[in-house]
Amino acid sequence: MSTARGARERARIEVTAAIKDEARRQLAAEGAAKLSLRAVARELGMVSSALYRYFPSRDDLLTSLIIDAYDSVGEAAEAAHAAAADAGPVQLWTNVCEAVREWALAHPHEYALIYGSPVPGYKAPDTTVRAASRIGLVLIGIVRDARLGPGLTLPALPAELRPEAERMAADFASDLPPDVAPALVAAWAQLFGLIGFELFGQFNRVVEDRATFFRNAAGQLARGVGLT
Amino acid sequence: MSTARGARERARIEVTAAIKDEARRQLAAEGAAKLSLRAVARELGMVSSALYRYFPSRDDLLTSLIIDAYDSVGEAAEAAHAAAADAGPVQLWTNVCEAVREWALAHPHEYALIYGSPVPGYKAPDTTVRAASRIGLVLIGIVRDARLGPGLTLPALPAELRPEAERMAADFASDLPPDVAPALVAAWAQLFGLIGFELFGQFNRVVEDRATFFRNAAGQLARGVGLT
DNA sequence: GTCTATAACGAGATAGAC
DNA sequence: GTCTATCTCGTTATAGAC
Repeated sequence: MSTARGARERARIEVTAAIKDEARRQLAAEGAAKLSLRAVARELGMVSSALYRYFPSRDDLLTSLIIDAYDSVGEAAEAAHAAAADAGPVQLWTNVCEAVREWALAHPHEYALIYGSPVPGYKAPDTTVRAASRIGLVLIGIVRDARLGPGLTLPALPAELRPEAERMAADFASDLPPDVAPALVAAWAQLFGLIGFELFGQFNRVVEDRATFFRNAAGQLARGVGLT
Repeated sequence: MSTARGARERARIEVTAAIKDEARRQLAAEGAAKLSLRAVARELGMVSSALYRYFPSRDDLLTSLIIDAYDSVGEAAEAAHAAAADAGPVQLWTNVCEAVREWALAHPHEYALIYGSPVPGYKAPDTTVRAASRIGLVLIGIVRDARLGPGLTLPALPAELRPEAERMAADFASDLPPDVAPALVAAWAQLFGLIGFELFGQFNRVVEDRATFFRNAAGQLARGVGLT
């Protein structure tokens, strides 16, 4: 019985993976808005009602794809961080940014799913939050570790921003001085401005040598949060 | 005869506007991927084939909406620039950024149309380029004008970026020193990272006082391109 | 010339009976 | 789980009103 259950478990995992693979294929072809459980089922030679044994709704399938995408790019960022742990803070930051960019170039449709326009009618549940915050945590970690070293130099925080900065630090960067929190959040958002513009075509006729351009922009972002 | 022609012209303009208004309504409700000529026609009490007198295809209607959106946000940026022509460069830059953000908050679906995920199967024609570049031209203008005043201070341009910087300056910022071109393009992209993250929900649980946060981040961008 | 309406095509989605 | 009848879609051809 336990072997039978093991086999069943394995089959379930395999079918779940096949469903997600096919759904990702459709994501690439038609976009998230047109993702349809029926079409996925048809392509897999299943009947649509059978899919509901694996995902209770289209939105749950979408949520699963979103979490997978966040985890995938988050892992890429963490791996880049781990691989260069002995580099200087600016180099470390730049490497992580480049890893995110490379993941995005390799997975444009999954990037669009998580960082592009919201899917009409879909509301992301709280279960996506943890995976979504992995990249931010890597960036926070770089600044935290750097602070133990040469120390940070930042422009003075305007008074109007101090309450928000302190709330940010208390909420998700308690081991960082409040002064750096807004700059860090801004750099995090700006990083995805650079990547999104390249991926979505805004850099056509504007940026040619995109790898070089991006590396330098990422280095500027690092300096903007006080890294040296 | 000329009055008859005038009346026809007027009617044509009115119907064209009604089609675009209804299309924008559908954009908000269902997303660009599901924009349907038939649904637009139905809602207007027309027959779908009649729409082809106004737009030769669904993609042409989309293109028209895209150009309108770029022009709308571009005008907002130009108006903000004109309204504060006597302010300092950083203030000017910040005002323009805030105008773009406010346009985006007021027109989230049109923002998603032009700066969000590409519409599957749609390829933007060259006719969108001019409208799309209006904001960039405003930002270039601010830096150009500031240079006549107090002068720019920028970190040295790395050697690897010099060829790209010179190509950029030659292509679309011929009245600017090449050193500033990459920083300006990066700031332009980063601006939309800030706006997109706020609009698409990435700032949920992260940034609370978004207006203050944005104003300060925009000011940092201004300093990043050498404005003082 | 300018417009709208009818009808149809081929492709795809969908709901429900079985 | 299967099948069918009925929807949707973009697009085109055609005919007729103004």
